[in-house]
Amino acid sequence: MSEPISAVNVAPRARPSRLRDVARLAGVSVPTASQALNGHARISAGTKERVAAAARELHYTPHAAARRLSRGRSDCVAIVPGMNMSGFFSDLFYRALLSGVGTALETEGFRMLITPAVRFDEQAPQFVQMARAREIDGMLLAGAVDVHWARRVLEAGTPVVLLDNYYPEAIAPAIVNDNTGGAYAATSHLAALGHRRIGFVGADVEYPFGSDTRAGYRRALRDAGVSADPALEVRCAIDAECARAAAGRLLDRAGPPTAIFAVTDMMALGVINAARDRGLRIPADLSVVGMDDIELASVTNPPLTTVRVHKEDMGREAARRLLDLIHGRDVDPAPVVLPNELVIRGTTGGPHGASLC
Amino acid sequence: MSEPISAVNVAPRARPSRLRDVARLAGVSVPTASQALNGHARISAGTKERVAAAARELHYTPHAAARRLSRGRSDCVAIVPGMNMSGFFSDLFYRALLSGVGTALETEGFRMLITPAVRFDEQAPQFVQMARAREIDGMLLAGAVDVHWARRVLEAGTPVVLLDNYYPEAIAPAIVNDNTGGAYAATSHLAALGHRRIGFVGADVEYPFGSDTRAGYRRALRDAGVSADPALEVRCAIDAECARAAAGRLLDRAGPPTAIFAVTDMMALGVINAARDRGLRIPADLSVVGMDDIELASVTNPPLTTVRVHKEDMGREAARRLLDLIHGRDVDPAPVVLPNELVIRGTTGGPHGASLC
DNA sequence: TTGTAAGCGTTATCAT
DNA sequence: ATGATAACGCTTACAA
Repeated sequence: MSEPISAVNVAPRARPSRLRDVARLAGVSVPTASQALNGHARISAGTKERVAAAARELHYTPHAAARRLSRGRSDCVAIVPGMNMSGFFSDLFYRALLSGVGTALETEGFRMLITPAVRFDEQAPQFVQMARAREIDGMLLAGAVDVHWARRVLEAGTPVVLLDNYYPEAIAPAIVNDNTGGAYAATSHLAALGHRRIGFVGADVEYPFGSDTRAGYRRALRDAGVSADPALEVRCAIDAECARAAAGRLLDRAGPPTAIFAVTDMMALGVINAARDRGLRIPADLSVVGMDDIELASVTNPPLTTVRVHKEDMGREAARRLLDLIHGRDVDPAPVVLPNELVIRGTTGGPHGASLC
Repeated sequence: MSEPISAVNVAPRARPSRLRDVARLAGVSVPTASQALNGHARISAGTKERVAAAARELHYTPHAAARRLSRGRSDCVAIVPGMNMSGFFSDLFYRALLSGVGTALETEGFRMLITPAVRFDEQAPQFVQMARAREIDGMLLAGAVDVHWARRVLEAGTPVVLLDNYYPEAIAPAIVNDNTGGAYAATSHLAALGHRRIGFVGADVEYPFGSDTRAGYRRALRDAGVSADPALEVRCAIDAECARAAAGRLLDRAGPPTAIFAVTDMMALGVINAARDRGLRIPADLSVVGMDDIELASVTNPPLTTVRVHKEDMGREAARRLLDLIHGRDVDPAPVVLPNELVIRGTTGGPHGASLC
């Protein structure tokens, strides 16, 4: 240890072995070694075994860039979380989507890259650059991603599938939950319980989710013969705290709602907190319905009545369609709308403080 | 819209433009275009401008794999979270490290990849494969990563720097907090307040962090003339819930401690919960000191007395040394030990229920 | 069944 | 200041 300064760099920086090293050791040509390792049929079993042994001995791993350049693909897919979610990893809804995506990709040997939709300066966002740089073979745009940038990705020749969103222009296949239907079911459930002043805590976002949920809510009111009162509708960011504030405004009105439908479970939790802030009991004084059925929903107290969204299915279906596109198979660009179902738990009851709980 | 089925794939899948397209449009040769875009000195200003304009017009982005192959580097660094942390992103300590790493890399135009240390089957873990595949130019191994695998990475010719860990073999530069000193300061503080039965909630891990913190704790006791009682030492996973249980065992003893040093803030929070479970007041009935000074520490009630670890600095220093290695500059392989300081807040007081609070 | 030749898109080295 | 040539490591098409 007399020369600690250079000890780290003195060791001749060993290079990883290349295919030619493997080929030489196995006594075959480079292309033969390549075919052997990639399991091509026309290589004899004996050769395959010799090459495999050589590769093992040398700890051979193909040079990723070389392979990508040569094959023209990366076996890698990017998933781009849109602007509507702040903490992608902490969001239970997106985490569930992700798990569906991951399992589907895994079975086909694809890797997954998470790329935020952030944008520096005047540049195109990173995910567009990645498409142009051919770093990935396909993209999953999840949530609120501007159609303009989706176009740029497509122009770069990279297949795109939308997840939890769709564009009216139908420029790419899309997988969405039946948000209109879910909102309809949730609201109808409240109306069926006898509620007449049903509040709506919606999402203040630009993409279809915002309008679809409101459409479902309104249609349910109309079908139930309840006159819609615009004053009972509020909208805010998709976030528990914002929903708490928004619901507070609703509850502080002269004629407050006896029930509220919030378009996500996290927002429903915010609504419940707003009610608790005011000493209201759930569901005796206020019924609440959410949407998503995240893991949290069933363990709250009381457990949340909500709309079960098949998140893993959404992720899986989206990934499958993307793989189809990547492999050159045709895919219907019309949005695929996945059904959902109402799950009645403990936060809903009749308007007069009676049932459940 | 009479043929929705094939609409997506019918559009000729445009290819992103290559350098030769740019060169042709600018009326120069391919190598010239390359040099112009990469800012080589010997290209005339006029040519540079023409090439830049052409590139802009064609939305040119270099093919990532081609560039990597040609340049022999990826401008990309992997950070590998060791086995000691479950949720990497939710861990406030590692998040802070990460931010330091990120800013240091960013200024040098490097990208950062997070690769879990998981291992499938009999294979080498993914991060070793990535080194062999030359997907990255260097690696930051954070926390408990087995030295065996670090060796494999080095053998692949990939520079390594250890973060929040070091190997006795000193095979790679390392950046660590002065865990021994921090534990010493924390324990000494408690002794100075008059405590004589000082508990230790340590980390049940294989790497030096576990033994270093205990060494500091013991030395502080000895220097303060307090006889060490092995029964006051417990160890468990680095986790609030585990610490809560472990501390519970300490508090349920016949002669319970009047103060406890926990080796991380999250564990200290667990200790506080254990005390609260038993109706003890902090710090009147039990003093608690943590270590790390995560954001959470200052906002608890009462605010946590802890050892401030310079997490961003650690990340930054580690990244810098890795960049040095990557650029062929020598780096001292001896561990760099960053100092820390005790931050006295509200969870510590004298042993008789008096001071503070 | 295997070896030879060519090419993927970029950058570096050498002429000019 | 710029253009031709070779190289990076691998895969695919073609020849043997």
